[in-house]
Amino acid sequence: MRERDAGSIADSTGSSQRNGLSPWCDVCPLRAVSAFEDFSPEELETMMRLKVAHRYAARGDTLIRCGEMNGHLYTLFSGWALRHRLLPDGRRQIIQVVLPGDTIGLDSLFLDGPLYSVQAASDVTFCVLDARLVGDIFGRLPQLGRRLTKLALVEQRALETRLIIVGRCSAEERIAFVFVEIHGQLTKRRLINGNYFRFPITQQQLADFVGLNIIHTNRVLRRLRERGIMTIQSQKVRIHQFAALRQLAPFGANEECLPLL
Amino acid sequence: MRERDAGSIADSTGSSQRNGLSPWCDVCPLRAVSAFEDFSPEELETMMRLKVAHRYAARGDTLIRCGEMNGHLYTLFSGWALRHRLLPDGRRQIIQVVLPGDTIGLDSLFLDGPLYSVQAASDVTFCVLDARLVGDIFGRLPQLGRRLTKLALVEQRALETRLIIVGRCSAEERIAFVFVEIHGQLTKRRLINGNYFRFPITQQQLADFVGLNIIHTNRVLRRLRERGIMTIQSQKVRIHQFAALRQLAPFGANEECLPLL
DNA sequence: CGTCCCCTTGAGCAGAATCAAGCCTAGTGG
DNA sequence: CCACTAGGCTTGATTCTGCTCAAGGGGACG
Repeated sequence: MRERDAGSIADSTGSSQRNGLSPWCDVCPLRAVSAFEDFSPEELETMMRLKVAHRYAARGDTLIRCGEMNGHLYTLFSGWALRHRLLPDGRRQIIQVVLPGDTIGLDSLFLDGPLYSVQAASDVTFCVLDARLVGDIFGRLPQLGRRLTKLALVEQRALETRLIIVGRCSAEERIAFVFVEIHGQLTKRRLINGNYFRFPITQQQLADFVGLNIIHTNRVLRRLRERGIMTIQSQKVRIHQFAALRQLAPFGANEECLPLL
Repeated sequence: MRERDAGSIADSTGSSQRNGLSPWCDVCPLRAVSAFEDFSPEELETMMRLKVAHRYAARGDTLIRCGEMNGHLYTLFSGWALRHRLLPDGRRQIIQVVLPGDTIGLDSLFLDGPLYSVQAASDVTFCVLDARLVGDIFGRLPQLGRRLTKLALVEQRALETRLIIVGRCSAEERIAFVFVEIHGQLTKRRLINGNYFRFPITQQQLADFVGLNIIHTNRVLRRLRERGIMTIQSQKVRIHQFAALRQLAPFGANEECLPLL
């Protein structure tokens, strides 16, 4: 359980040159973001035209508030955010951990005010697109419309995965899955490279994500630490034994569970 | 807790004239189904052209098998189906209870083989559309493409609701919610009218839907029965005190939980 | 009549929640 | 420079919701 706090850490928040109040001016580096990487020039240009602003928000700020129709579409550029829903009595379920490159608010294109809120888990920067204009896309650039739909379907599939995790897995399995999955996502997006990365999520938030309470979450993390599998320290995760962690998770990132029957 | 087994029961399976092997021949009564009710003639005609078949399946049959790409889109016409995912060790989570009018397999339009299977919970009839042809829709009939996307987003929202229910609610709240929600859906689709309807779901399936085990599910149902709130008997549900049931559920159908911060 | 499937119930256990403190660290202000 | 505070982490003790194991009942169907 030795800790090296030195050494370079991959900044999983997505901006390697984030120094101060953001150098973003008028050009949003959309193309650096996974969702847009294989866009045709025409598509990219269209998206650019829909862009309203590139904004900054501090940790804790609310980007989207439940019930408030704002007609915007967001693409997270750097930092992490949390999409969550509340019960009338205050219980909270985090629906999605939003990573750089994720698009949120697609539903505001077609549905009325969202049932969720989105909150910055760390300082974030993000693009704002005008949802009303996005609506035209379906008529003018069908290929782009297809992309948006696909985006929704991919997110839906991930949501279903979270549902089976929460509905059918033990506390340890849930926690293990989260780290395998997030590690997989960050790696796929080239935001990290290795088993050490920034993780700006509190234990309370982690608990609200996997449907446990914070104390039990803490104990599970302790057990993982004691077994030398992974460690969290001051918002940084180090996975010491990736194989073991993957073993604990009911299934690995992206492979999902296929055949069987 | 008095039971009247007599009296007419709304057949929530969706076909009031289902007598034997189906009178469906070449015309699929799509327009009778909620998802299609406000289609323009042009849209409806386009959908009709995509139709491959109108099929029948018996209770227990598998309509879609996990991992098998079949290139079809289904709209359930009568009966209920269950969309579920399995863990490698056999644990099951039912993702969606598919009711008449629901469309499934949208993801096969854009993604590779599904991660879920779909199984008939009762005898069912359904339409089969050719997914490959549906792809063209985005180019040729943008309005229809938008509809499909909206369909996906509505389902995603419902999925998020199930996630918070499973992740944050007690056994009783989960069960109560399911019946309030299904009652709401059936009513909205004009499949029932009142508090008595067919419910072709076993307790094991109900358990797999709400993330409980069957024994505990049974006990919760018993308690609801003992309190005179609702009764299940030979696949028929009677809600004796709708208000009380709604009270138990963390939120009612369709109203969801809005404000609160 | 036997079998299969589903429902029901009891007893005992355990995983996770709750209650109640204490600790550590970063940030603030005197 | 240090006291104070707030937010987040950690731990122990205790409770309880929900799970497991075990068994029996009842209806439909061949």
